[in-house]
This record gives sequence, C-alpha cells and structure tokens, in this order.
Amino acid sequence: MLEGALRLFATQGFHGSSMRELAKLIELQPSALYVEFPSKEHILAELVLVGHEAHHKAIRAAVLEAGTDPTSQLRALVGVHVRVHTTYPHLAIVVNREMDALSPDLAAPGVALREQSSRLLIEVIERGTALKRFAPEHAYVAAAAIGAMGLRLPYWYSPASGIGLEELVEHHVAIALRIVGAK
Amino acid sequence: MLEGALRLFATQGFHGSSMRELAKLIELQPSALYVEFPSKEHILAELVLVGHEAHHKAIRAAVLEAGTDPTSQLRALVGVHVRVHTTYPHLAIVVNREMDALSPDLAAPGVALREQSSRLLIEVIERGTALKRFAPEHAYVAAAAIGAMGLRLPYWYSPASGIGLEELVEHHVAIALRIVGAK
DNA sequence: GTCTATACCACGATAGAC
DNA sequence: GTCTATCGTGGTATAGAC
Repeated sequence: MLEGALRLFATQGFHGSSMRELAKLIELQPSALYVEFPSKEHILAELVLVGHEAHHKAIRAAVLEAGTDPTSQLRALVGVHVRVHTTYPHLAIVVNREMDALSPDLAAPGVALREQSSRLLIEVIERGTALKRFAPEHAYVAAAAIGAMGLRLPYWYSPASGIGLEELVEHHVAIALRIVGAK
Repeated sequence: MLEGALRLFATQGFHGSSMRELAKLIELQPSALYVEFPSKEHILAELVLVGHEAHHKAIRAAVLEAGTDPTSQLRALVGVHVRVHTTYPHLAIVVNREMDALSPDLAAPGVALREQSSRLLIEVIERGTALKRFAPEHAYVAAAAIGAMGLRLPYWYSPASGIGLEELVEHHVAIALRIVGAK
C-alpha cells in the first residue's frame, strides 16, 4: 500500500492523487485504507519519514566507514547520495517535492534528518578545508551544489540512458571533488 | 492575477490551490477569474510559458553577447541562470515543480524551450572541450550538474542569508568552471 | 467585466453490517 | 479487516442579471 501511494504521489503529486485512486490501484475499497493510516496526510508522512531515514542512515554509515581521510569521506557520501536518488527515484521525488504538503508536526522529523545530513556534508567539507585537502570557494555553496546534483537525478537519470550507475557515481564523485577543490 | 496565482502555486502547489482561494486573494468572485482564462490549468500554462520564455531568452542573449570565448560564454550563461532563479524564485518553483500538472498540449512549448536551453549549455561545454579550454568528465553530466545547482537555489537562497547575489553568482560561476575543468 | 447563485462532481473521511 | 453506503465539504466551472 505504501508502494502504491508512492507511485501515485511521485507521478501526480500528493494533492493530485486521491484516496479513491489509491484504493483502486491496490484493489481495495477506499474505507479500507483508513485501517492502516488515519488520514491521507499520514501516508505521506510515513513515506517522507522512511525516505529521510534511509537516506540519512546510509550517508552516515558511509562516512563513518570511510576512515579519516576527507577525500574518502566525500567520495563515500556522494556515492551514497547518488545511489539513493537513482535506486529509489520515486521515493526521492516524493520526499523532496511533497514535503511541504505536510503539517509542521508531521514534517518535523524529516526536516531534522535533512538538517543533519546537510550538516554532515558541510562538516566533511570544512574538515577537509582545515586539513588543506580541499579549497572550496565557499563551503556552504559547495555543499548546496553537491546536494542539488543528487536531488535532480530522479528527474533525468535512468539506467537505460546509456550511462551506467557506477559510471554516474564516478562522474558525480569527480565533480564533487572538483567543486571542493580537492588536491 | 497571474501574480496571485504565482504566489499560491509556488507555496501550495497547483493542485493544492483552489480557484476560490485565488479569487479571495485578489478580491474577486471566483466566476470573474474565468473572464481572463478559461480554466485553472490555463493559468498555470501561462505562468509556465512565461517563465520558460524569460529564462531561455535571457540565457540565449547572454551567450550571444559573450563573444566567442567558451569561458566567457559559460560565465554569462551561469550568471543569468543564477540571477533568474534568485530574482524570480516563485516563478522558478512553479515552472520546475508544477509543470507535469499540465496536459501534454499545454506543456509542450515549455518542454521545447527547456530542451533548447539545455542544449545551449551542452553545446557551450562541448565547444569549449573541442577547443581544449574545458576538460569535463562527461559533458552531459556536467551540464546536468550546473543546471541542478541553479534549479535548487529558490529553495534555499535568500539575499538575507548573508550571501550577496553578486557573491552567489561568482561562486556559481567558479563552481561551474571547476565542473567543466576550465583551464 | 463583475456580481449572485448554483450546478455538478469528486474529495476525505466515517458508520455500521458482516 | 473489508465491505456497502453515505455524510458533509469544497472543487471547477457556468448561467444569467446588472
């Protein structure tokens, strides 16, 4: 059922999808949807939370496993960022585009996780800069640029596009290293 | 009226905004909205078209005025890209996020303009590469990255953020030059 | 061109039988 | 837990007076 909601919300938007459509898609009556979730908004909230958690946990784990070298850390972080956004494009789209359809209460956990992921990237960049391994023009703008590249992937990339996933990851890693001015 | 629709669509999404809300915002009765546009979708179509036209014309003009040097061309293109997305953040958001709420017919002109802008960027990069002024890892991925940085700006940048617009433009230009490996 | 009034429909959500 | 049936609301859009 979350899978069905994900498909609908990703392709038509949260407000553009109805409970009736979702019910039809998963072959249930509309009323049956309210057994698992108390409202349409709670379905979206669950998707947004799951998406943010998966993304944040993966990024955090990758950086922790990458050792102490800033370049390795950035490589690991960008690699995961790209893989998450290309492997789960629908989830990425819903998480990033439909989040402000949530009330502040339901959006809060996701906002917090996003903030943490963002800070982790900035800290990696700043640490690399302090160690003279990176020389970005501006750490925050560089982080925003690296994040944006990944966020945009679900809208254009497909494994059938002629670029393999591993190839895409390598390009993104290389671009990120250029953005931070890695030596 | 287009201004009102822009505010609503940008903050609540197309499907999340109603004709009743729009009418209240601009202090008219709902029925009066149908004098200027035959449907809600046509209002969005007009915004999307205007936004794409402004963006494409500005980019095209900037590149044409930049002379024959690929670096100057890329500088000009990125500068305009950043300025458009920061000067008209609401329009940028609606154009990029609500476009697939349009029927294919109404979306077509915007899609065509977007394709042209995208190709212009790729051509600048490829020409710079052929002239040995650029050395990108992959022209298309580089173009996607440069585009994505700008598309994301309306969601985080504000002139009150401590970064001046001219400063932001310079950072983006510098990042773009790094992405394409400018010498 | 803007108004009042309303048609007609789809929406989210609930009640209550099984 | 899933069904049938429905409530109440708000959606887009139109009719017709002024």
